[in-house]
Amino acid sequence: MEKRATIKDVAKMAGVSISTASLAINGKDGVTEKTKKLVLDAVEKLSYQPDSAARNMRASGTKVIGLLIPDVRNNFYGEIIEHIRREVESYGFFLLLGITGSSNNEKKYISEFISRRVDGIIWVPQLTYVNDMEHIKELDKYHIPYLFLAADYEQSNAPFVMCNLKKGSYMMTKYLLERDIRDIKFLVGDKRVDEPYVSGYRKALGEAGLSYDERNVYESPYHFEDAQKIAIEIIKEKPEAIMTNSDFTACAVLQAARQKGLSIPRDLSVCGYDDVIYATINQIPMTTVRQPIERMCKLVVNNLMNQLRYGIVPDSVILEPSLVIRDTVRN
Amino acid sequence: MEKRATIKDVAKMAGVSISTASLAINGKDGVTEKTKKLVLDAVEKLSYQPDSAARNMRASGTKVIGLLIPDVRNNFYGEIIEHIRREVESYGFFLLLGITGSSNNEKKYISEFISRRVDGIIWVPQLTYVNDMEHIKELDKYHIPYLFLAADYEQSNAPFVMCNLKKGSYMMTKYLLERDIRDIKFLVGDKRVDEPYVSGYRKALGEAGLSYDERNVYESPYHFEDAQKIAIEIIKEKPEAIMTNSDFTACAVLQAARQKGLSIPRDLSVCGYDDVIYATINQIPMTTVRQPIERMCKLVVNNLMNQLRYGIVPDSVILEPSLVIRDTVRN
DNA sequence: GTGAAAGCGCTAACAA
DNA sequence: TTGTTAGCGCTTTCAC
Repeated sequence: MEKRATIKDVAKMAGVSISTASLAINGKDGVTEKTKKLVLDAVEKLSYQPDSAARNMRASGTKVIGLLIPDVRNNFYGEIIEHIRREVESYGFFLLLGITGSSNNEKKYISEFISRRVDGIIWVPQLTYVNDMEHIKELDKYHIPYLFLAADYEQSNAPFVMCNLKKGSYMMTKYLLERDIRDIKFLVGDKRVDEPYVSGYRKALGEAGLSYDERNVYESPYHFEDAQKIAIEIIKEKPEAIMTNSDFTACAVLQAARQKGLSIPRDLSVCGYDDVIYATINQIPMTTVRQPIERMCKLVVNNLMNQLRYGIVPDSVILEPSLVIRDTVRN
Repeated sequence: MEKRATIKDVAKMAGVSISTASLAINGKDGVTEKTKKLVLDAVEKLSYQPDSAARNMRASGTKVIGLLIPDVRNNFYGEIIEHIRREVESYGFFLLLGITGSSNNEKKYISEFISRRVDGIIWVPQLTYVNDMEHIKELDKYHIPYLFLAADYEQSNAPFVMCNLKKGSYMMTKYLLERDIRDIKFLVGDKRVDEPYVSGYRKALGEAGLSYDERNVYESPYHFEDAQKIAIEIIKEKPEAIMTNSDFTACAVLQAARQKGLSIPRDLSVCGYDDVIYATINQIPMTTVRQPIERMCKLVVNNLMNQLRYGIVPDSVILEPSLVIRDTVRN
């Protein structure tokens, strides 16, 4: 297994000095076409690929953006990754992924990112209640530009780009009320973390002159089967509608409803949130709230790039959600 | 924005030489407890994080594994990523992701991986028919250990870990036949690429004394709406069952069936493939073929690590699929 | 036990 | 236009 070729080897084969080889390889001028060709031929022959680590040691930045994301298996995050990747690459940057997982790996990946000298970080926080936020302070020390996406940790002052979560559930609740659906249960992940969703629901109820009852808000951990069990409990109460704050959870509700022999939307209305693939591919296409994921992603990357290039500290942005009417709500 | 601390700064603050600082930081012996503490305190105070690029320049390897994967938004790949990540990290390696996308980005990411000096590559090929396979030769030149996962390119001799795809559809077809379901259509992505699936189907039909008719095999590009349109066409033929080679496609079939007012599984049996989340969360839990994704992932990583550590060239492995019986096939 | 110095692969400032 | 040289941050001999 011979050693990989270095610029030295290329220079030697081309019969030029290392710096001339470097110039030719990087397409800078000040090199004759002839020598340039000589060098590039050698590159070809030796299958030379520059060592980006060595290159970055001298350069100003690494042209790498780190993305902290909770879980690749969740389609909401999958879409984010894809959009961020495209956008970041359009700026000539490379995307480094830190999948923080359900446990608190955020700290670990932040260190990893710093070690790898990323130029900036986009941070999609975990939607669980975390109190150990030491790593935010850590990160702040390094003066690496970073933004939150889709959610934020209030312990940090970093700018964020997210959707108006409260408004989404407000709109959905209102939509149900307009259809004379009044007995609405709400299934969220965690009442503290998901307070914005709940407050939108509460607001719409209040405006309709209905009283808010905390017992109508249910919590379920992020596992399909758990969500389903709770859905079955809720169904026993015979509500007219069950709202959720994720399409995934809504799928669990729909399956539970089928198990109990309910016809959707005749016997029960169900609403998702996010408008990801789960809402689209379910056997009954799902009425849900759309977060403008693509726009959100373009914005964070743009903002981050502006900060990197011109030092402009980005503003936080709150984008508007919209309702997507499909077939799981009674008309 | 002050500069990031280097080992030099740490050494200076601790009042020791750079090399001593290095030893202390890396926990090597030959340093007094006292000086060690001095150094680590300085590390703490300066928020020092070693530059992994600089470190890797001297070291033997980068401890990075590159994973080439077609699409993060597809849950099948999402699961692979998660399992590979865990496994790779358990060996103390870092996972670098190359999302090759629907277009042919594989080449680009291979160059990227080589530039970043990954120690090994796990390659999940795109399931489209590609004939430009120059980059395989490219990759071979660098003598970087690599394996295919979940599928392989026949143009390469690299070892692979995959599931017996033919057997999966053979088992599924047989299962249907045993239930006296004989008029079975098969919806795949691409007949050439998906030939293994088709051949399993063909084999089961043959063994049952039924003739294979190519017109019963349909193709659909990888888009939900396209798949749905084709499903509607197939449904017009009033088959007893529609098999697919992905749970995602099966979802499209199920939705089309609902649109056409068919009751599942009474009027039509539908089968998925892969047993990913789509099969589980659909309103009607789906009968499907399971690929042992987790085992596959553990195996590739193990094999790759054995090659890196002991130079053992891995064997190719073909794992057994299994049937998962749920509710979309008539009993 | 500790420090000085070489060198990993590359770029850039300067000299020729 | 090309070559020489310094140095990026780190690890690792090899002296002391």
